[in-house]
Amino acid sequence: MTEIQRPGALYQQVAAAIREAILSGEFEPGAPLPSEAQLIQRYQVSRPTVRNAVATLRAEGLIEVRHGKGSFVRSDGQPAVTIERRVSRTAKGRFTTPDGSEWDEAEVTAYRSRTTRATGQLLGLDTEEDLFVCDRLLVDPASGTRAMHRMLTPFAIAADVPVFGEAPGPTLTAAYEIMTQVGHKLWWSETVRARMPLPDERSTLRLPDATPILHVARVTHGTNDRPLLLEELRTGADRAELAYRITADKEPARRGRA
Amino acid sequence: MTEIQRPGALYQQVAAAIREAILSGEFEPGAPLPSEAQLIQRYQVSRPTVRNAVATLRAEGLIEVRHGKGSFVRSDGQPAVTIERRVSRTAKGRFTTPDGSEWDEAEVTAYRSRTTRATGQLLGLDTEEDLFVCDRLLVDPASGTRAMHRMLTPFAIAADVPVFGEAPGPTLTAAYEIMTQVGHKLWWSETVRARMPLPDERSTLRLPDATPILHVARVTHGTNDRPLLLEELRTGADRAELAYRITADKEPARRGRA
DNA sequence: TATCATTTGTTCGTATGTATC
DNA sequence: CGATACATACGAACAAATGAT
Repeated sequence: MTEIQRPGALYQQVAAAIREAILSGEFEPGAPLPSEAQLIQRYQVSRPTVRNAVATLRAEGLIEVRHGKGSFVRSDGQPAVTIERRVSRTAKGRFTTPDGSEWDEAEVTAYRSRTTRATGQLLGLDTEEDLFVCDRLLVDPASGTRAMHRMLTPFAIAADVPVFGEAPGPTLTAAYEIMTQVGHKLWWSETVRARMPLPDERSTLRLPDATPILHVARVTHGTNDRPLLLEELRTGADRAELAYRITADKEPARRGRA
Repeated sequence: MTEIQRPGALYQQVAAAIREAILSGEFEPGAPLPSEAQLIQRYQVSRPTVRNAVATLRAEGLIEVRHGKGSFVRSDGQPAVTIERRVSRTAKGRFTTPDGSEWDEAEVTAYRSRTTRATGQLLGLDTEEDLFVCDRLLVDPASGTRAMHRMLTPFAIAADVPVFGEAPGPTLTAAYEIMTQVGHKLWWSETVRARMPLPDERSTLRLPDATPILHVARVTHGTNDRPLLLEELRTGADRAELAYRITADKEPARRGRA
C-alpha cells in the first residue's frame, strides 16, 4: 500500500505513482502491471479512479492494455523501419528510393479526384482541379509494419505522358524515370507532420493506442520548379522513423512556402 | 434526437455519430459542440457514455474541451511554424539554419552528463561516456510555439576546441562555424520520430490534448564521417512542421544506420 | 463585488458483458 | 466450466471553471 498525497486529482496522483514506478524501472518493459483490483487495494481508491489513471498512462503511450489479460509496460524499442528519404540516381540513370527495407504492395487502387485546398497549394493549383490518384497499401515484410502511400498527378502533367492516364498509373520509380527521360531535372520538397490517426487509419495501419502517425508530403519538382506530382506517405510512428542526410551547400533561392 | 444502432459499444456509436457530423461539416472548426446535457438528450444515453464518447474524439485530436465552457471542434489549420531543415553556407562562410521563423531563447541551462544507449549509438560512442549538454527552450515570437533544443558534445570533441568546455558553450551557429574553421567538411544526418509527450514535455511545450511531439535528432559529421555533436529538437506537432528540400545526386556510399 | 446558472471534472457505487486462460 | 481481468453502462453527488446577472 503506497501513500498518495500530491497535487491535482486523485487519479492523477495514482497515474503519477505508477508512471514513476515504470520510469524508475520497478516495472520492466513488457512486464505486467498489477491488475485493477490490486491497484484498488494498493492505493485505496475506487475502480473508476484506477481506470482513469490507467487510461491516462495509456494515452501517454507508456502502457498497453489487453482485454482479459492485463496492462503491460510498453517497450520503447528502436523502430523496426528506417525510411531513408534520399532519392538517388544510379549509374544507369535510374532513380531508386532506398527505404532501408523494401515495401511490399498489398493493395493498389486508382481513381480520379480533385485537389483540395491543401493538395492544390502543394501542387501549385487551385482547388477542385482534376487529378489522378493512386493509393497503395505498403507492408514491410520483415517487421509487418504498414504504410499508406498516395500519389497524386495533375491532369496537366499526365497529358504530357500517356502512361499516367492509364490506371493504375506507373510505379513511383517508373514515374521518376519517365520524368527524367522527358527532360526534367528533378528535386523534391518534403514536409513532415505528425498527428493522431483517424479510426480508419488506425485499423488500416493496425496501430496500437496512443500511436501518432508520421505524415510525409513530398512534391516532385521538375524544370522551372514546376510541381509534377505529389506523394503522401502515412505510417505509424511507433515502429518507423525517417532518416535524412543533409549536406551544406550554397544558399538556395527562397522558393516560398515549402 | 438521432438514432444510434451500429457496430460496437454504445459510446463508440455516439463518438462515430459526432465524428461524422464534424467531418461532414455540420459542426464547423472552432464551433462549439452540444453540451454533455444536450448530448444525453440527443442520443438518450447516460452521462458516463457521453463522456466516454467525448474522450474518444478528444484522443483523436478532433475536438478540444475547455473546463466550464464546452467542447469545440479543432481547427485543422496550417502549422504556424515551418522548420526548414536545410543548412546553408553563406558567402562569408557562415552557417545558417533558416527556421522559417527565428526562435527566441527563453531559457538556457548547461551541464555535464553521459551518453545513454541511444545517444551513444548516434555519436558513435559507448554508453556512459562523458558529454557536455546544453538545453535551450526556444519560443517563436510570432506564434508562441515552443520547442526544446538540446546539444550534446562529447568530451573528446570539446577537447579540440576550448570554447565547448565553458558553460553554456557556443551557440549552434558558432559551433558550426568553429568546426569549419578547424577544417571539417560538415554534413548532417537526421532522424525524425513522433511520439506522445511525457507530462513534463506537455507542460513545458504547453501542448493541448492528443498532440504528438516531433522529435528530430541531428548528428553533425565532420571529416572522415566522424560524429562531432548531436542535437535534439522536440516540438509539438500541432503547430509545427518540418520541411526538407532534396536534390537527386550520385549514389552515396552507404554509411551504416543513419 | 458577490451570486448564480451552466458546463465540464472528479469520485464514489453497482451491475453486467466479454476476453483470456 | 470456472476464475480472473478488462470493458461497458447506469446512477448519483460534489468540485471547479466560466460567464452573466
